[in-house]
Amino acid sequence: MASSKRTLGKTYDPAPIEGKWYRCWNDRGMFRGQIDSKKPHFSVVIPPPNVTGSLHMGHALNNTLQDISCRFMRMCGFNVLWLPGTDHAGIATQNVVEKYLSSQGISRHDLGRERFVEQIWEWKKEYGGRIINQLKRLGASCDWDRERFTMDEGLSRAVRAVFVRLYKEGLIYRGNYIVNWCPRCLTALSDLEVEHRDEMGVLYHVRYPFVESDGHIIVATTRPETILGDVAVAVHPRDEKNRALVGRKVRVPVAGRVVPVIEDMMVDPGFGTGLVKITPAHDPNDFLVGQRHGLEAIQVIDEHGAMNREAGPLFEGMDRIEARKKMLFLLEEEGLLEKAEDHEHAIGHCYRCSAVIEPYLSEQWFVKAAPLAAPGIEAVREGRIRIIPDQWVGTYNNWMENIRDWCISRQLWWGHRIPAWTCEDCGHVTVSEEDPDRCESCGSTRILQDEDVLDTWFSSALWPFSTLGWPDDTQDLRTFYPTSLLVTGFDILFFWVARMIMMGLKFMQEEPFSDVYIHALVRDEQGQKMSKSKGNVIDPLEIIDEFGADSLRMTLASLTIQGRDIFLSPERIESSRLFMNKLWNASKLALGNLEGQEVANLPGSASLRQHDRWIIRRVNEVNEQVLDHLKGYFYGEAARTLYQFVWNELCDWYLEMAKPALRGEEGGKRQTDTRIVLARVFDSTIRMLHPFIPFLTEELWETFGFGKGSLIEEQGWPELLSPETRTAMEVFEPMDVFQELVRSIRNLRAEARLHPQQEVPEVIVVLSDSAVNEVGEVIDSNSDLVGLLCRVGEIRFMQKGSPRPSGSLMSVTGFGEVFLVVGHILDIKAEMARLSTELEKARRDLARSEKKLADPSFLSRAPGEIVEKERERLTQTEEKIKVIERNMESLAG
RNA sequence: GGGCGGAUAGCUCAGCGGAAGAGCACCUGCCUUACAAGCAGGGGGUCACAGGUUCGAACCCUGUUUCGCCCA
Repeated sequence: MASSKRTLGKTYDPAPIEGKWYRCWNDRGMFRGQIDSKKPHFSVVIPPPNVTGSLHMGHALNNTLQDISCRFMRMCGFNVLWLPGTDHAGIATQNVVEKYLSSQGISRHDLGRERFVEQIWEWKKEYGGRIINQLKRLGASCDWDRERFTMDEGLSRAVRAVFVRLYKEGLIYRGNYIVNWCPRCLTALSDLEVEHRDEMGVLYHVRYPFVESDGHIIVATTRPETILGDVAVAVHPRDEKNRALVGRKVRVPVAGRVVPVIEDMMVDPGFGTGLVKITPAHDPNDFLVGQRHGLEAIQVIDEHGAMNREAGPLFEGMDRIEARKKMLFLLEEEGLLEKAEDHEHAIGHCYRCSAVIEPYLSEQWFVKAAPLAAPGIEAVREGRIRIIPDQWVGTYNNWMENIRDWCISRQLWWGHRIPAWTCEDCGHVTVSEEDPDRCESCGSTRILQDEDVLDTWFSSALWPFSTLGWPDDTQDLRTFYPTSLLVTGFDILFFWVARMIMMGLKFMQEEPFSDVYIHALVRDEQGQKMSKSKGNVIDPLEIIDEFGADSLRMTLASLTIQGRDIFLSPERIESSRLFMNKLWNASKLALGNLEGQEVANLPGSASLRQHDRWIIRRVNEVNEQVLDHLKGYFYGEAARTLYQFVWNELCDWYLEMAKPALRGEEGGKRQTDTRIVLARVFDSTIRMLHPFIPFLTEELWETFGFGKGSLIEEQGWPELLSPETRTAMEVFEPMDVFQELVRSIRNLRAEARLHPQQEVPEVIVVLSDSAVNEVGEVIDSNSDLVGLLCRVGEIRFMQKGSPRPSGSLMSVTGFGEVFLVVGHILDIKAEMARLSTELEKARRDLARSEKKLADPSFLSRAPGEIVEKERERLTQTEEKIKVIERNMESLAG
């Protein structure tokens, strides 16, 4: 391999490279976490995507960032484990398979529970690996030997162990409560799974007649169909206007039920008339009022969202929407509808299917959350868990401090079935890790397991330790728990992160991770959330096919700014692709000139030219910056630093300046020395880019032969220069003078409309008084390169005060005057106009400096160095003005 | 109702106390043996508004307007 001629194709084509290297890394065991390593560990658990899912931009961002950190830490000498897996996504998966079955005319009830669950497992085997393969396309360096699924045998044992212990400690209980019910999915949901959206509704003012006398009160409601379940009307105890009504009896319209007027703190006296109907079975607040006052909860809507028998013969069997219309019709008919007004209010929707959520009274299982949350709040406050960026700490605290009990039972078939068995004889509930064969209380064998399964997030909450083997005491667990970093989106801060913290602290007595990096949402270029219905989705796999995974990764990394959403557009990805191509071509140039030069010790500084020392210093500075950025999770800064270095410094300046030496025009020694510098620069640059764009860098690295057959991550992160070398590579005002000279000449050429190919015989430099000796030396010793970059024949110095070179354009720089001798083609009028514009600007600058320096409080209060800087500026501007004026005079004369 | 974040070039965003930056877009000139997927040059901004702190504010503070999220 090393002996064959190393070349790169004409253009960069990602497709063949990416597959090849991914297999190679995996086969070489690069991704494997070691259990007997002496290196410090760095472990990350993947936020498990839904097994039904396919890779979207959110995943792409999430996993790109994790991969950058993992590859970076591997290169820094850590024993890295990035543990992958998927979650069983109860509702989503069940919906998918149900939909598939119904396309064949089968319902899950036709199959029965056992057969249906088997079907899902079949489906999972067939399609469940899709997202895993997509992660591989992205380049994710996960330890695939350790891939887990939330319904694996081991993880299921963890779920049971946790459930049983929480139950025994009284932290899990079962009870009849109002829960969020999805009438489409036919299951309870937790508070978090309800999406509130403000919608325009109608507030109906309804008359409730007094029973003992004439007259009526007016009650406002947005849900007239629930009137059928009313058991009271309530007022606020301090509502002076309505208090007198307490104790009166009113008749519930249509239902005819006689109910009392009660008082309760819950009532908002400012809402409607200050009188609120109480329907304990169909409203969470009313449920609490009902409990406080010992009211009956009359259920009139069933689990399908239809009116039941209790609603009466007029309504029974009717959908709740139909029932509302019917109710309004009847109210109108009886003259009980006072008025109806438009009213905006929040409506809960199922986060899975968007159906309107129904508050529903039913028996469910709950986790008592407050005792678990308290240590979680502590852990963050004490800094044992760091949330990055810290703007999320407030959100986290706020939620944790006001946490409500977590409804964990779901009326689904797919998931971890609740390990609770009720005895048909004595009614005792046996909760056990092993399936019991008899009631633990009376010994009866007539026991029935609870039909419900657990919320998927219940098992996800255990992910950082259940995936490592808990409840067994495993090597993995001892080596990799607590994990080091969790990377996730803020949308699951409560769903997942907070709950992992609670469970980790409870069952491992140690926080599950020390750093949580919260990244943004990926939106489209208008800032809209990407969604299929809006049609603004950018599919990461299409992007990978078209531009390559590296381009996508580089784009996402560069656009990542802590605390800000990412607006992604095809143009941004295009510009990353151009960067890949730029790097490819720069490498092609280097490769063509290295002649097999390996990475070697740098030559002594004496044999290096200014630009050589400069680029070596710059690589080192970039290295320091990228290290800082990556350690602080500033992914965007790190990526942008590298991008700009490669394009604007390495390519735009250094490579151009190195060409003559590489061609041998500066002699054999210079050629060799330059090759050594070039090899070093490309070696370091490619390594630093590797976490961001692993495929391309590995390909280049191999082609260069820097690793002699080893992989980049085996070689590690490039070392920083020793202090001695750094001193030796010192350069005078790093390239500033040189670059300013080149830019000023190029600018003058453009002003004079010279053809790029046309050589200018002469440039004359007049150094200003303030210019130190080094300036002259830098220009003198680099005049060949100035000539090369600006197509100039010769650079001459002239004493200050010499007559203006005839036929020349002039530019004032920080170090003096630059004359471009263009001879007869000089357009005097245009040159005069240009100079006078510059003069005006200089005079404005002068005025500003003078004003500042005339201010006594500036002189006395501002730091000395600032004042000094301003004085220098003033002197320079004065000199500049003189120079321009003198030139204009000589031009005119 | 409570909280968080944003408002800087036409667009997307950096900068967060010492003279306004990048990428894309735009204009001009170039196929210069790494790259036209490129190179060189250029135009373009009362840093949302109003106050305040400061010698000095895009940056710190207080309001206002406005957009977007989260929670109730």
